[in-house]
Amino acid sequence: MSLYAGSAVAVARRLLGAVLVHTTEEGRVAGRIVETEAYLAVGDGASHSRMGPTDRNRSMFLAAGHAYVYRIYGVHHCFNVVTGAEGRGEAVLVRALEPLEGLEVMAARRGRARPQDLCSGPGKLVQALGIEAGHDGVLLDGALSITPRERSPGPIAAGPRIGISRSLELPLRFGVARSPWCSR
DNA sequence: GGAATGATGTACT
DNA sequence: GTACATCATTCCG
Repeated sequence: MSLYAGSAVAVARRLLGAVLVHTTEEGRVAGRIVETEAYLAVGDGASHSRMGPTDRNRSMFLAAGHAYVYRIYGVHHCFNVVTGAEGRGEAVLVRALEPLEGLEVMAARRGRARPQDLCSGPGKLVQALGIEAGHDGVLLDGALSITPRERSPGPIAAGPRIGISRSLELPLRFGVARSPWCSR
């Protein structure tokens, strides 16, 4: 079973415990994924793909395993992993990481030293890992990649997604239960 | 064409 | 807990 195969929900759960790695001139930084959200192709009023492909969301319709990076609130960026069949329009938002490698580089990028402030939110982890708008649409098999988990992350908690105003009733947010590294 | 909003984070009260 | 940065996209007229 590929890391990205199956529904966005399946991938959102499977990515918990996997390790997101980014290697740059500044060094290698890595973190364990502890919180994700699924965004569906149909029946999901909060998904960027709900209007079909546009200039902004086109990479969400690429094949599974590509990155979808977009700017939010005109300020921050968020990082997603495309899932499902090419052209479908499903993705998983990575919301929080447990910092594992390159903590000093992360802290320098973030301007904050406390480990729990490094990657505890979608905008934060993007900044800590050095992910930029240019990563939108890249395949996650190069400098930016994800290593599948080797063992179970433990109990998984599910609940409503954060920061949206539509489809709040869908329990599409997943996290490692009681992890101190989640966004909330 | 114009107004409202948004998958957020930070600073300030 | 509330205010605000900041801008592309979305929604309405």
